Amino acid sequence: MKTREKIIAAAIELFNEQGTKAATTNHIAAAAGISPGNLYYHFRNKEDIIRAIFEQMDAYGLEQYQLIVNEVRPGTVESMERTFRMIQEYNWRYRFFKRELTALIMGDPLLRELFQRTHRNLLLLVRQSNEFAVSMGVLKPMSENEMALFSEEFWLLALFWLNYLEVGGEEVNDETLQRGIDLLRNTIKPRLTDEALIELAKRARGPASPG
Amino acid sequence: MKTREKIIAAAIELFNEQGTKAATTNHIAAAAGISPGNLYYHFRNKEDIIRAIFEQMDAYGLEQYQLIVNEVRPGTVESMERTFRMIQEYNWRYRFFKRELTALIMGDPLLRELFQRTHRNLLLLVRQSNEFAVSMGVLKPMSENEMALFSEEFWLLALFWLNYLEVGGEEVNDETLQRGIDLLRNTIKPRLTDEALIELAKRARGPASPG
DNA sequence: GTCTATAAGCGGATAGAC
DNA sequence: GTCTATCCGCTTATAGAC
Repeated sequence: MKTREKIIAAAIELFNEQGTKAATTNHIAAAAGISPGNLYYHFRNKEDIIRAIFEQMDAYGLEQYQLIVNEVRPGTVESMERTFRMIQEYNWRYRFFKRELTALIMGDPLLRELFQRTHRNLLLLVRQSNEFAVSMGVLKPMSENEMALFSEEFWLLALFWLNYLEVGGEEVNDETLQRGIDLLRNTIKPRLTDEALIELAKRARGPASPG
Repeated sequence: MKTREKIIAAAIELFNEQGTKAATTNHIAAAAGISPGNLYYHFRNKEDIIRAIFEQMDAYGLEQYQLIVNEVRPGTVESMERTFRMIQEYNWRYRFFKRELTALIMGDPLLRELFQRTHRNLLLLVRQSNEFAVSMGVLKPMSENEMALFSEEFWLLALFWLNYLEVGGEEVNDETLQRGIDLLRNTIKPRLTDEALIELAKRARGPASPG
């Protein structure tokens, strides 16, 4: 592992545990097993580290999304649930970032630009995915406006479910994650077509046979 | 205005503008028009100030909620929308708090206790309000589980709509606030009884006549 | 690339006069 | 209650040797 990567890995861990304020560059250097001076050879300052982490996040998220697209048929309920679950895992992995998001992007215009670009793209992706689900006969047709609101709701729930658990003092585990999915399902349900509902019921009884 | 109140007012403003990290006790004292030493006469430290702000928030929120209960009939769609709008106004007034919530309660166990108690109570309030709406024939009856999920969803949307706007780089104004309400409505709609839908349509045409 | 040493500055917090 | 003065400790960041 290269020094630069060691720094990033140590920083992610410390930021997640203590927040970006408490985790000083000295702490990060110590955790990475290098000297403070060396850290400054690789990064100009803390913000620079955070930006590097964001770039890693971004790439990781895209990669994970591709995995889903390759594995399950897009536009299905299963694909929506897998996406939701993936986003939670992603948010957990970089949980300091979402926790401190507003503060971070308030203090670093460059980071803000990067983040919001990704944010917009992902909302668009969610929406296209939903539109595809309509065309597949999984979701009932809806107006332009309804589609926009529904997509935004899905995206908001996915973004903040982890935060919601955290601020409520609930542990993040399989059970609470599943509740997020149940909540999502509860929202989607009235919008599913009859065929999709039947398919869903089948899947609930036992893992579906392929095809 | 008493010095203690001046400090709190200045702190809220600076925290909202710059975050709790950038706003040092020295800055707060300067903004309040007093000396740093004097600030420490009234508060033991920064955390102490934040806790005092939280207590003010709590009282303010309860007061605002009472106003709604007194003005509009509980268990109606209008009451839900008013509540949502109130929460947004509240979240905006103390926006630093929600922005940095997880970080703040991670660093101050006492504050965590205070916050989570309120958090739980409010979720309960939302749920009771929804149950009342069912008993009033506004919401369709639903299972225990569905009621829990639906209430949690309402509460999550109310909690995070402002954050959602902020991280997306959207201004907080009447239009974006209204979108939050539209989103909420979109979620509630399939759960409304036929009578409630008729009532809603009436209200949309013109402000309803009383009774 | 990596280290040690250290400068420079800031924020938190207290003492003591008024 | 309020001020001024000040101290301590820590963090960031750099310089210069290896």
